[in-house]
Amino acid sequence: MRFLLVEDNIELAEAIIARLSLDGHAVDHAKTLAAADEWLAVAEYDLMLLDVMLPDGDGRAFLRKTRTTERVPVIVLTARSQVSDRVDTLDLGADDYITKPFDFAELEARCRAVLRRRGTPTPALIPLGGALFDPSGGTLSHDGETKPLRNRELRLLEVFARNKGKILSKTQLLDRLFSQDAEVSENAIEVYVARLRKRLSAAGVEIETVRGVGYRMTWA
Amino acid sequence: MRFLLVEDNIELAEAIIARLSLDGHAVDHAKTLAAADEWLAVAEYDLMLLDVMLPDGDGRAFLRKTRTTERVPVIVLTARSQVSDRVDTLDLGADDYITKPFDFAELEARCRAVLRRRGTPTPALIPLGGALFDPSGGTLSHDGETKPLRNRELRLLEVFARNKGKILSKTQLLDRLFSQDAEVSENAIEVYVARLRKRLSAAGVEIETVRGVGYRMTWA
DNA sequence: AGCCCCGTGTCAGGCCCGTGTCAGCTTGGC
DNA sequence: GCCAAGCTGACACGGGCCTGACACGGGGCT
Repeated sequence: MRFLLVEDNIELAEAIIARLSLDGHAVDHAKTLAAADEWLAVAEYDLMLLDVMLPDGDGRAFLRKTRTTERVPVIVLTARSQVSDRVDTLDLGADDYITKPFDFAELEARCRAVLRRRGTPTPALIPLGGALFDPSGGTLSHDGETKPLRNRELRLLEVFARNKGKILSKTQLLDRLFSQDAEVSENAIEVYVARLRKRLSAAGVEIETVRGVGYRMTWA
Repeated sequence: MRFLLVEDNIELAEAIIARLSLDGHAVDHAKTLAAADEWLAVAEYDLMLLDVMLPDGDGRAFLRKTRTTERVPVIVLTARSQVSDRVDTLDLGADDYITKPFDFAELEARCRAVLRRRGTPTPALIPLGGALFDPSGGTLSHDGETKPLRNRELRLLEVFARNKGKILSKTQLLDRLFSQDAEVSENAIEVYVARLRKRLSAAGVEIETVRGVGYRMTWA
């Protein structure tokens, strides 16, 4: 999944990025609201993490504004001192909030929760041909065997599972799996598609390539 | 998608065209505002890339003018020195702007973003006679069978589907499928129409040829 | 620390499929 | 019947895609 982190504290930001990257997410980082605007203009995000105290303005106003044009889920990061009860934050359009300092595990959990709620309603287990895909557990079960997926394979499969039968271009897939400033070639996508195919073939799930356009996942 | 690039720097223009063509877009190139006017009168574009510094005038005035008559999404290309923040540019009616020199990947991303925001939301499924055409999936289903289409066939069918019952000349079709300077004979269109016909015949969809004029798609 | 191992992204080489052209044929208009 | 316009099977080319091998780096274990 692709995240936008809006946070001016460099240290905290880097820690968050490191942690979320471990989960295979792509994170872009904006230090100001202006920068956040730029990012939002260019890419599509699955989730935004927004600090409310920023050098160039109040995050709340920004939140209200973007809510009119974008439909990105938002988790607000607030300091404990800033009074902000749940109702207050949610009224502005946030999906959840978390008070600093927070535990990274908690942040991850809230991210997962919001994604589950706001994304295309995804059941915990997705039937894929003869197999069962568990996105939160990162496993694929088939014939009683449960095999773990690797990080990138997991994210890639999530994207495909969410877009049954749709053609996804390599560029789109790159956008979903990698952050903007990660200079990764499209060949990486080809490689990961190949690796995923090996795992899916037994289950009757296929990732067709549409030459010059992209890939499409289908199953019986 | 069909783009109009308004840019007097030949080298830059050619580089942009080369890059966007790789994404399967058709790009027409105008070196002056006058030329741009002519292109706009003749063809319909999905997106315009407009340099603001041109030999025969200021792009901003041009932008304001065209905005009254056209509804093409516009991305403005500016030199870094020319001050222009987002608000400024958006006030003129642009959908986005990018400062030169820019990264091609960024240009592509912005194009995609603008198209996503402004583009006509393609209906998920288009009924075509006894068949169902899924543009985003690139398939045609009929009698429970779902058959994939190839790149060019897909684009051609999209054009026909968007222009139900209209007669499309071979020149128009060439324009939609190929960029201007791609030297492709009209015979190519004949060939692709033939290939499409084979796939559509079972569904009762027909592409009539109107001798000396063009083609028209009809169905029961 | 040192070691190993696993996950990751790149690269080069080769395959093969989509693509556009051509030539010869058919069709339609006058 | 003649010519132009359109149809179509066959073909060659080029580049998009695949894949095995590799180098790199970070984590975890001893």
